[in-house]
Amino acid sequence: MTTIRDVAKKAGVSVATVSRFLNGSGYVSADAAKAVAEAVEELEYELNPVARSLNTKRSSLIGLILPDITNPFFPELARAVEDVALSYGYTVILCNSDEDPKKEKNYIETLKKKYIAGFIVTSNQLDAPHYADTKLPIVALDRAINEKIPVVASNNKEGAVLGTNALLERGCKNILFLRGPEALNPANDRYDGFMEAIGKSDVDYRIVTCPFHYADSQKIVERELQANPEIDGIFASSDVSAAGALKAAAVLGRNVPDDLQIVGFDGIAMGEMLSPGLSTVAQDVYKMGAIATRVLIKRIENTPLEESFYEVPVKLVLRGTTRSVE
Amino acid sequence: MTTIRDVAKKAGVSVATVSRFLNGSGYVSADAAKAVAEAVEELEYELNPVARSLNTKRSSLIGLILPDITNPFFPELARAVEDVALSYGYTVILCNSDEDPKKEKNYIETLKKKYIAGFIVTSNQLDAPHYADTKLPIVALDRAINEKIPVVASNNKEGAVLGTNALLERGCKNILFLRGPEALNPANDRYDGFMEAIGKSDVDYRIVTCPFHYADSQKIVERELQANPEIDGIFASSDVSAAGALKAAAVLGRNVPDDLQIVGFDGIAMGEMLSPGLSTVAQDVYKMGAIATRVLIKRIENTPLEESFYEVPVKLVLRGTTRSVE
DNA sequence: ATAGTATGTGTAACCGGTTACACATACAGC
DNA sequence: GCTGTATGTGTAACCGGTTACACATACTAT
Repeated sequence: MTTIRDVAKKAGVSVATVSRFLNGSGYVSADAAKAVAEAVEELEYELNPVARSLNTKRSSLIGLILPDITNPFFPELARAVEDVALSYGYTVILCNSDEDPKKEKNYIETLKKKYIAGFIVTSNQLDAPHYADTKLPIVALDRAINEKIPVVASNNKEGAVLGTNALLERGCKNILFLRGPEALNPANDRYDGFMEAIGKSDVDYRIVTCPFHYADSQKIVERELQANPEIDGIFASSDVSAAGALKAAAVLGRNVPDDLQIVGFDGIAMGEMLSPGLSTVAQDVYKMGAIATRVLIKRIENTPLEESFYEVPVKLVLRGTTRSVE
Repeated sequence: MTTIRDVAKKAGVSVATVSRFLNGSGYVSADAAKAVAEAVEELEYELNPVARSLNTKRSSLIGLILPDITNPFFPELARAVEDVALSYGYTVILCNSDEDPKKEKNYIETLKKKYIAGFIVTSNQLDAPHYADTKLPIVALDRAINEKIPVVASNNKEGAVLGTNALLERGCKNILFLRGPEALNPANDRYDGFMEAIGKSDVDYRIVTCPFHYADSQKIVERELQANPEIDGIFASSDVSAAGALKAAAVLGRNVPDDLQIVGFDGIAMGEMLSPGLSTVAQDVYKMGAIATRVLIKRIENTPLEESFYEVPVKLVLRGTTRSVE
């Protein structure tokens, strides 16, 4: 393996000059730069990142902490993070936390020892001390931590208004809102949006809390639809719940979208594959991941940040679970 | 930060003894071991993995190279790899290759510089020189490389026999087989299985090549169903294609499973959420990932391997796109 | 002429581990 | 007693970079 000393010898300069040239730091004369560049070229020298890390206590690793990559929301996010990270020369370490503070803490400790450059985090434990105390750059996704940590999130409230209005405009008179877990910020924002939009109308509605889980959602919606047959619209706080609702409707023989219209939230790929295709408030998950990564890299590289809150717009995607508006 | 020298001083021994104790290498007397253990405890010493890597040219990083984490097959795989890696003290680096040999090569080069311990790879480029030449431990998933590289794969052929027989037993008389891309080993194994099973029957069949892509599959199946209305069973080489087929059936008003039965292949989570639920030949993706990771770690740690080919059984999962057998 | 600043370079210590090698001791077998 | 082997330990070089600091020169301002 070629080392910086080999390059220095070949170029007839000292290792310090080579290092300065390589890092663009300090003074290097044009002559020296040329000699070093040639030596690097000829010897096909490549810098050893491990040796560099040992000194600088920095690396080009980024930790991506998320609850579970298996959750359909996250693969696209991970993809975006990885794409952007790669383009800036960073490498992504995947960490499934299961929302377990112990696992999160453990990852942070382990990766700190590897001199990780920063973290992108999706978690509800974000106020936990292991984040607050970390000196490392962190960017939060979807859920706010504290003022010092930048956040990238969808415009959940506006999205919920959009979704609710879509049902109202299409003639729904009795809407069931599947509210997400109250521990989740985005779920609460969606709830706020629903309340705002429904408050401006005069239609009846019901609210039921419902985990982001397919089978549970199906069960809950079956129960609700049987107990309240007058329901003619469902707005779900997640596509997975909406898929459960759609299944419940199918099981009960309710005709979607003629008797019952459904709108989900998230915009996961699966929505397209359902029959009928799921109308939904789509988040631009890729964009969220991409922005979060760019923001993180700016923090890592000490580029000043313009903002500390990045809101990504959502988009109403209408498919088969809603009628066309008259 | 506490270093090995601090520990040595506190324990009244040399750094060499501490290092030997920490690594369980060489001779360390009971007295010395006790003193070092106590010093480590008191100082809360933690070994610096970067410094270690620089010497040993090894790390506890594992590279997971896959085409695209967004493809529904891979998140569960990644999850399994991560879980097992974590339990053995390894960290997973996520690499989306898009099946692009350049990207793959680039990842391998980059990660080699970081002294990565080994790779788990899903790729069709596996015979490419950047794999063959790599001295590092590699385990291939789903697709064979060369004899030196262990492979973990589903029993695709048997799975296809299982899936085909499921349709035959349920009275299908005219089966459409959606064959996967011919460049893919697993797709070809599934084709072989289909041919074997169908050959033992006397029913009619058609074969059409079909990418693992939802919308394309839908289009192809719509065309086929219109041209060949006698088709009463579809066996798809992937669940995504099966989902497209199901959509096509819905669009054409074909009743599933009464007029038309569908069986997919893969067992991705989405299958459950479709209406009717998708019958499929499910791969145990988690298990594949877990085995691959254990095999890789054995190779990394030079534990001898019993085998070089690990076949994971598949399972027929019957849901709503097939009838109950009379 | 003189001080002060910008430019340019090299030496050597340092990051925090691992390990080759030298050396010491204990005990076995002959 | 002597040789050989197993056990135990420390010194110092090494992994491959970064960087503080000392030193040298050129140029500007006074």
